[in-house]
Amino acid sequence: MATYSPAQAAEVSGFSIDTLRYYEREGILRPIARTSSGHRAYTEDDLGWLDLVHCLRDTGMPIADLKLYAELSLDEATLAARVALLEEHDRRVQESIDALRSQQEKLREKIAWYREQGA
Amino acid sequence: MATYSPAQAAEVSGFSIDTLRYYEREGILRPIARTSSGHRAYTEDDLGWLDLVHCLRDTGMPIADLKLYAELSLDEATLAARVALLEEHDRRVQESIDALRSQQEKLREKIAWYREQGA
DNA sequence: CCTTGACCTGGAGCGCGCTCCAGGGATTTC
DNA sequence: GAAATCCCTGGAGCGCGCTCCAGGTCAAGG
Repeated sequence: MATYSPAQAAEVSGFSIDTLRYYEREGILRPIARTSSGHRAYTEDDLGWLDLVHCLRDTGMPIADLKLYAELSLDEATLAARVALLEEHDRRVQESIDALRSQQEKLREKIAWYREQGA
Repeated sequence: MATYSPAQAAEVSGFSIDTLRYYEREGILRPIARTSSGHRAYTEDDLGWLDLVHCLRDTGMPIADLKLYAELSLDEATLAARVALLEEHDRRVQESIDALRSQQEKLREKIAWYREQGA
C-alpha cells in the first residue's frame, strides 16, 4: 500500500504538518506508522480518516469531541454509537446553518433599512 | 428617553456586562453616558446599535472589523460606505452558509456509508 | 566528506474573544 | 449606620486551536 510523507499528507489532507502532529498527540489520529528513520508514513486509511476529520472540523466539531469520537473508533463494536454521534452532529450543523440564515435575514433587513435612510 | 443599567443592557442585548465594557474599551461602542455616580446608562440607541453588533458577531464578523465599522459610523457621511461593507459581509455570510451546507452534504454521505458498513 | 533538506521531539507562544478579579465607591434596605 | 447590592477601573487570566522554535537525526546529492 502506498504511503505518504508528512508533506504529502499535509498537501492531500489540507492540514498543516504541525496540525497533523498536534492531532496525533491529541489522540485524534492513531499513532502514525514510521519509516526506519523515524519519519511518519501516512497510509491511505489515515488520509481517509483525515478527510472525515476535516469534514467534522469544518462543520464546527470541537477538538475534544473529535478526540472522544476517535477513542470510540478504536473499538470496532461501537460503530452504531459512532453513527449516532455523527447524526447528532449533523443535527447541530443543521441548527447552525439555520441560525446563520436567520441572522443573515435580520442583517439584510438592517441593510435595507440603512439604504432607505440614505436614499 | 429611557435609559438602561448595565444589567438591563446585558439582559436586553444578550451580551454580558463584561462584554459590553470590553466592546466599549475596544471602541465598538461609543462611550456610554454616565449617571452622576459614574454608572453607565445605556440609551435606546445604544441598544439598537448592540442589536446590529450581535447580528454581525453571530454571523462571524471579527472584533477588528466591527471596530473599523464602528469608527466609520462616527462620520455620518460614510453611510454609503458602511452599507457597502455590510453587503460585503452579507456575501461572506452567504459563502459560509454554502460551505457549511456542502460540508454537511459530505458528512451525510459519510454517515450513509458507515450505516452501510454496519448493516 | 559535507551540505542540504525533510523530518524528529518537547515545549513555548500566539491570536482571538472574552471573563474574572482585586480593590474601591455609591445608594437603597433594614 | 450597617449591610447588601450594583457598579466602577485596570489589568491579569483563560480556553481553544493551532503555530512556531531550538536543537538534533538521517539520507541523498555534489
